[in-house]
Amino acid sequence: MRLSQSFIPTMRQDPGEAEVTSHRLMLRAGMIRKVAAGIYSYLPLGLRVIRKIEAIIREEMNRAGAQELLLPILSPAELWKETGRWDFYGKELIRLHDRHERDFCLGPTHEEVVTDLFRREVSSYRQLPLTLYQIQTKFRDEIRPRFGLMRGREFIMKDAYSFDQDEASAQHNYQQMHDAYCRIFSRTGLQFRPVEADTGLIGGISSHEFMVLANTGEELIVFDPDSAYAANVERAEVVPPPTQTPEKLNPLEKVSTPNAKSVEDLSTLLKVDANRVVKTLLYQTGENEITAVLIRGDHQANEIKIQRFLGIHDLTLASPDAVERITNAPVGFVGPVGLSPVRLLADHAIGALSDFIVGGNETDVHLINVNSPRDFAVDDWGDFRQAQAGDLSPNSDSRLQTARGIEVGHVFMLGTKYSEKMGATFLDAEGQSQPAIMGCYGIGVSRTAAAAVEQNHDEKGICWPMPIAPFQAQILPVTNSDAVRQTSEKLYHELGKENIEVLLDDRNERGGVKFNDADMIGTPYHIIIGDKSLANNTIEVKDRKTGEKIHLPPDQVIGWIKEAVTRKLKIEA
RNA sequence: CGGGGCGUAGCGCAGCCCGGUAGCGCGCCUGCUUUGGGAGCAGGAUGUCGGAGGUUCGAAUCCUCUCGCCCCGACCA
Repeated sequence: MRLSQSFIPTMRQDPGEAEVTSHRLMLRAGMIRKVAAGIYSYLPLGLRVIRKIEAIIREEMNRAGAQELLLPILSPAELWKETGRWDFYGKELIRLHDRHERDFCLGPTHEEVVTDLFRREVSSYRQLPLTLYQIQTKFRDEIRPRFGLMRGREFIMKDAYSFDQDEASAQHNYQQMHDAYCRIFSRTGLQFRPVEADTGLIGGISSHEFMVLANTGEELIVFDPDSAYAANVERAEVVPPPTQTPEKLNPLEKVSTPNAKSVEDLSTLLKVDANRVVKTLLYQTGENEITAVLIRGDHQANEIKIQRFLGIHDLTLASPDAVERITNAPVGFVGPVGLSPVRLLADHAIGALSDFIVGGNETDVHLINVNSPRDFAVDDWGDFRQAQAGDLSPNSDSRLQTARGIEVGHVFMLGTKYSEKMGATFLDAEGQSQPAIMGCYGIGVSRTAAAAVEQNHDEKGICWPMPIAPFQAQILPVTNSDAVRQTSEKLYHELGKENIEVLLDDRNERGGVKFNDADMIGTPYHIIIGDKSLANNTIEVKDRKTGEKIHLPPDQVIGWIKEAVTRKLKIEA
């Protein structure tokens, strides 16, 4: 393609609206433009990247035995009411109604629609297993859309759904999808890691997330450097420490701790490590129900674990008013001793502590040398905290490390959650009606493009991995003599004939402008043609990522590029 | 939804405190020169100052309301 005739509006300056790398660079490279918060147009260059990612996904999904279809974006409320998600999905579901006042929503995911299709069309175990997928625009009215394509309200997703007749077959299918995902992300040239994950709103039994490792990632994962174990922190189990019962306990004491409201204040004031302090968090767990959770001072509460333990979906910290009502003290002085009317949960880590420090349920007072069960009774013990770096791995004797990641894919083992609610059954070999065992599998296509930029860029712009680069090579005539123009045109046509995706910068711009735009756009190979090198009968080829430049005789350029592109497509595959 | 910030030319911004001609840089258009890392000179076009209401002789500027956007926290591909 000729740059002079292309719609690739690059920007010289950083746009004010973008802070995050991928967002900034995709805007500057002329790949996307914002229409509204979390809603973007894909310009020709951006769309080429999306299409390449989609092509890799299609190949691998087809290879794994999945069949592509296309479900409607608009779906009727009735289906969502059947599974209860019309209410449960909340404000994230974009709702609208037609001229007859019938309720519809814009699909945020398609379990309902695909399960409805299944129950109408599939009736025998002979038709199983069945895996269907689509690549389509999805809508989620995110609480806070941000970072350009990273978290949009409208985004492109590949979603797949599997239906199996028994557990073993479903597990096999799940594993097949898991493996297909590994191949897909490897082929896109990304560094990623599958991790154990929570099932969230989709629900189900087990799940893995595919994380592209990047410092700007929104997710925190823990991993064991010496085994395959890796998990989202919100999911990662914490190995309970051995409980210790010291020989002698010190007597409980009240101490004055004016204004020491945080663990940090307290540990500074009393000159103790935060791990000797125990915080008592009060959560609103029902309309008139408060639950207290004890967490060690240097640990973070994991609200997802607490929710799962309590079997509730909604968990918020109790309001300051509620705290005062229960403890007669402001936030910051809550403690388990004498905290009668609420249910008390404690993280396992508390069991290994003795003579620790807690709030005194009295303004500016804490208690020291507190011990359980001597001084208070715990209703339930459990794993209620966030895993963190330095925790023991559940798989080996190693200590866990943390890394940031961008969630680009998620596979779920759903079980019969949807098939039972919607009556998606089949007749087994004995003629018995059985609910299909389902799995669902998503890939954020547009997010994957953004993640690729996060992982492949430098101060000058994007450095696309070959398999998803919008173009494979870019010709830069940097001076404007006839010889340069003719050589450029000739190369452009010949590379085209060899099926190399090549962009010719035939604009009447100075060399500097072309260099900068090419670096910004991130085409893997730049073919630089100027009078200087032509005089030596050479053409310069620059590797965008490494910055390496080689000088080739003009007649060797085509062969060299062809070989290099093929090799990079293969290596990164 | 809570907290912070911002809406002025296509983009990046100044002007606002202290009311009185709407400005700068880049880009865009024309011409000439230039052409290996964001060219020079000359000429030119471009704005309902986010919107509504109010105060005032007069509002980008002051007041009220509203809409939108970005960033930080609770959701997710």
